[in-house]
Amino acid sequence: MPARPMTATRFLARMSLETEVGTALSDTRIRLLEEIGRKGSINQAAKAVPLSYKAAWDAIDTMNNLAPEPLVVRVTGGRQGGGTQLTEYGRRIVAMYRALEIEYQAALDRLSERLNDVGGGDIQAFQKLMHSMSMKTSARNQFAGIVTGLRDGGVDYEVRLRLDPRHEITSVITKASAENLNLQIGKEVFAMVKSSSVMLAVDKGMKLTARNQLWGEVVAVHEGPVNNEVTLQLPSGRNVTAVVTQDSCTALGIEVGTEACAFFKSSSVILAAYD
Amino acid sequence: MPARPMTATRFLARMSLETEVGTALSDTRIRLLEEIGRKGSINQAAKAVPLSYKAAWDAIDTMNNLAPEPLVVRVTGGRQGGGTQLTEYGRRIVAMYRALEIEYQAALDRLSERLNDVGGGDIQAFQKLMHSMSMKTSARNQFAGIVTGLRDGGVDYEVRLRLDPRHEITSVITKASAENLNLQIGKEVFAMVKSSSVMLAVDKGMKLTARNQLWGEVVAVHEGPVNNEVTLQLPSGRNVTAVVTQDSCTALGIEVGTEACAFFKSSSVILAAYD
DNA sequence: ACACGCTGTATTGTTTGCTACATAGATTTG
DNA sequence: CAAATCTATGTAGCAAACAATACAGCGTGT
Repeated sequence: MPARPMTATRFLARMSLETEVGTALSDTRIRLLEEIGRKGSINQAAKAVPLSYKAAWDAIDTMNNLAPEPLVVRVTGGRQGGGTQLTEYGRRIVAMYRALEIEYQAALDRLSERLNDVGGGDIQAFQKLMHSMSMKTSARNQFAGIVTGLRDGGVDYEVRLRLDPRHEITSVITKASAENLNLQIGKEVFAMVKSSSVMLAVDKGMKLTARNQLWGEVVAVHEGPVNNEVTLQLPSGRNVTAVVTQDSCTALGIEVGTEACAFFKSSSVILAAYD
Repeated sequence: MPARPMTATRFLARMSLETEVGTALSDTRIRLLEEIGRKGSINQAAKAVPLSYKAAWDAIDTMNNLAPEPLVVRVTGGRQGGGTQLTEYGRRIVAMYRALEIEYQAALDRLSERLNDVGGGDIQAFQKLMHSMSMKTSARNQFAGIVTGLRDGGVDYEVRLRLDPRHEITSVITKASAENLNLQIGKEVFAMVKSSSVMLAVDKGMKLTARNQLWGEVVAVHEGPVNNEVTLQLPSGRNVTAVVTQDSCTALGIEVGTEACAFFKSSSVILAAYD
């Protein structure tokens, strides 16, 4: 974790349009719509987002009911058992949302820029607070790495990252984010994983679909009422923290000294880069 | 529900500064800090926000731990049993957040203004969607009323609303919101209540602390696995929907035809106004 | 000495949003 | 007719966030 002088924190545009009661449009829902447009089925779109089919269907249904005209058309039965297509209207809404998002990010950028320019004493205190907060919260499961691969997957980018000669992880992020980060082969970035989305395994022979697997030795187990917090040390000295239920902890026989594998889906890897 | 021509929807500034993992500063937390500054105790501040003491304490604790220097100082014991005070640093952070919030709202206003100016076909479709969504989602437990009273309570405003000659409800909203809505005696506004925060009673003699009590007749009971959805019709013909547990439903003997009272806290009433 | 009103924890329950699983129904193609 | 593959729907269960409640400890004023 290099102690580089970090410049002003950038505000992230995590937009979501909310009504008085409940959320109407969020990034997840828009991504779901986009995937439907590409895949032609709720089922596959749900897998791509990722979401459970149920959640996806519910989201689609409420959106369809809320909107003045349907966003998607659904067909049951048929050659491939049916399918779902974006309507022209739906396509327009998605496009508008994305356009609005870009504008929103631009507005935020102007805002933070202004904050930097003015630079009074109080503002600096505020920035220092935000900075220290973001450092503290992201201090766990943060890996510095170098981009070694970049695959355009239509909407998503698959980013391959080398942490050290022995460890690589991959991250799948939206195209928009990728472009935003200005990713390039060789660029240094930070990868973060929430400890709750890290799973553990001990069986060396087991085949896992998860792309990211890091083997290490358990160096600490912090017991909670329901979940345990397990810290793994990788051969390189890096630490990985996972939060797993006590049950699976005992089932796997995890205790200090155990060899274990921390694995996580590439879609739960968050990337950050500082220019 | 008058079908008035509604002008462009304004984006609401619900700002919250989020780090990669978790929310650091949100409106609720800042309001908590403000209340602490005024009341001098976490306990009373929590009641004012409102929040449970636990939630408030947790929030304060994490903020204090995250920040480079404490935002509050806490004392146990003493004349009034102790207390909590904002530090100078904490006061500065609150002030900065509020200032930033104003800037943020301004940025959003510029954004929505631009959206209105450009006004291409797609943008109008988008606005129509958002409009219809906010209408549809707020269709339940929405009451049109006229402001009959307005009491400045320091940070909060207590708004008295007349629905019809026989029914009045009161709402407590933050000063900021009140000013945003440009409330005045005689102004027509909409009041909304989530059906999950509506409670039921049948005992006519019972004294309730809740300010808002609406008597009516049960016209529908929609049974769910755990909760029932009970719809009351007021004498004026208005409908109120409450979601209550099956247990309390049977305990109160609620079925179609029962006379019942729907009551809710004034802090769970949301107001909306269209200029 | 004692009461007061707060801090600091822990316990339990509720709500919300999701996942995972199960199953019925649709309809075209082979 | 059967197979394939999706939509459409329900149920169970989990995890996070929060509410409600209880209670021990504290120290100043009366």
